[in-house]
Amino acid sequence: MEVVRKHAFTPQWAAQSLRIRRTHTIGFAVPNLTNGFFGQIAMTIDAHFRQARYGTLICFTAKDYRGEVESLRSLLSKDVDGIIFAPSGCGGGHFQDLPQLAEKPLVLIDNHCEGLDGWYVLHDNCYGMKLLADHLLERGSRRIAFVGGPLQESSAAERLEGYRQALRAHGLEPEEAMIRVADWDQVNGGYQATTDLLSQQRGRVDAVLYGNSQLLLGGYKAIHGLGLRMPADLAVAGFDPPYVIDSLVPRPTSLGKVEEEIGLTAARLLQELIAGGKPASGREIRIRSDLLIGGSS
Amino acid sequence: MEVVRKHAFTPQWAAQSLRIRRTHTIGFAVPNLTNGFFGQIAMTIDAHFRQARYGTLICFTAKDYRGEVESLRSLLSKDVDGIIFAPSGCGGGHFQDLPQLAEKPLVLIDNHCEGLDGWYVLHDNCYGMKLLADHLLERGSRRIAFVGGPLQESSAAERLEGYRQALRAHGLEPEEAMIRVADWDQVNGGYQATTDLLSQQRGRVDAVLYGNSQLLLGGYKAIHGLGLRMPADLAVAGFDPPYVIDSLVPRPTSLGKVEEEIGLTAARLLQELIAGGKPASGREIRIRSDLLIGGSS
DNA sequence: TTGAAAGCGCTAACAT
DNA sequence: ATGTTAGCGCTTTCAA
Repeated sequence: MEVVRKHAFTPQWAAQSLRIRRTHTIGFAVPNLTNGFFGQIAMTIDAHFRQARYGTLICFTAKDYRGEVESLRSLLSKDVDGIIFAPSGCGGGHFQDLPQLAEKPLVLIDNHCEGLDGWYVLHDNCYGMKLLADHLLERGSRRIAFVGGPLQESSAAERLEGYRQALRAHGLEPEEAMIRVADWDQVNGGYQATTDLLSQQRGRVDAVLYGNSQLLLGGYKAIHGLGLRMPADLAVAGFDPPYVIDSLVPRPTSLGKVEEEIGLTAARLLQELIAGGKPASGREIRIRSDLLIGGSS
Repeated sequence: MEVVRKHAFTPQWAAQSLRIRRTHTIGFAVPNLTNGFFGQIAMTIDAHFRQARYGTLICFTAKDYRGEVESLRSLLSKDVDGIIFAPSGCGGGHFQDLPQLAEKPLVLIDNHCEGLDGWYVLHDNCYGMKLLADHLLERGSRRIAFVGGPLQESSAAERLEGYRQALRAHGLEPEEAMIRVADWDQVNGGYQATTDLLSQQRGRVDAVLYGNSQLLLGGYKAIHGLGLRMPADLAVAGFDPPYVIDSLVPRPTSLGKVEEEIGLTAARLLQELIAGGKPASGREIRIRSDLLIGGSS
């Protein structure tokens, strides 16, 4: 033991893995790290697993089903002990090509994935969007438009559903003409959708709800461009808080951050699965966040 | 071979690593992934190494020297074949505790690291800041203030140096009172520094140069809050482009993106080092980007 | 309590 | 061209 300490001996990891049949590595498959959302989650996951001397192998899915299968295959080929996967709702049923996946501890986050069973950690999208819509309704908005993400992503579909439920609960019938679907990974999607919406429905809109922070940022640009004032001419709220929330004028109303909670919950769940435990929670855990009212509404 | 294909056989990675003494894994040690900058770099690196069937082990350094040493130790203990490390300029000389590091292919990015020799891929900070300062000077600004990051980060120090050189080249002597150093990882640093600067130097400042995009975002908030108009009252430019550049009003003047180029250059360099080659480039590669003039100046 | 040995799955060197 | 075997560094079992 003295000699061990003296020479700073560390077990060789490949040999150890081979013997104990554990690589002490988890895989994190994620569509992108450009906007900080998954980055924060990655940091939380890594921080959690580091304590258990696990490494985090990161892998980008390129946001198409081919890329997702390829990423998972790549993680499996590296014999990770478990996987956290953020699917992008693009086509399901193609995961049967990965028979090893069925036996691997698997936690999915952010979106549902058709034909892939595992444990889920998801935002409570419907609840959150209802919170936002209720807030707009309570402040007096009646003609609320919605700009959301592509409906094949379950998170986008659930957010739209929350919007619809909130309107109906207030005796309003959601109108298709007030709903826009856009590419919610880029600011430009929100810009286009907002410009389009406000030109078609000129004067008929008194508030806009955005499905995520990218869309809201695009919306801000469009609204500023049209010379409209928030919240006087138009009340605005978005689902998740932009990381630049502090420098936007006016500060947008949104929900609170959930990255840490999603990351930590997923990491703990995966660790329990790897240890062979039976998690007490259901197969699906929903994370809720509360309303942060800003100057935009 | 038919049987191999039929059963979709994949060599077991731990056994293979043990035998060939290569893990086919590289490590990426990075201070954070919250703002997309390192996220983009990570994606580029992973995309490059994926072709060579290498996995990317990611590791967060927590931005203090203790955390950095700990992260590198953790990567070394996993026997990665090479490391890409983004140091944060916090204290040097503590890396002697890691004797294995000396023999490991190592590429450093973004900042210099005292007492750690490896190959560097860095932004040409001095050149870039000169480009920005020259632009402001040419448009007629004479009282240009500078809000930058902590000087222990070489990138921050070099940017400040570029600012000074540009002023001197135009016959102006940089004044200490016009220079602020702030925590450039958070928007609030730029907000505080700008507020402070503009209240102390009221009327004496006609332009502000920001050391990075976080600082610039904070500056925007402060400038909007004071009711100043860009560029009429104050011309503004920042070093790197905020990822929300498209939704800021006015669009900020900044340099172009370098994430892909830094990531790809570092990845190629590391791959060559791992292969045992002698890179043709020098020990230090500088990436330049050009000026993107926006409405803020 | 301490020591010896088998074997995890693979690759490379060697023998046929 | 094909088949056989030693051994990578570790853990675990079994023996002294």
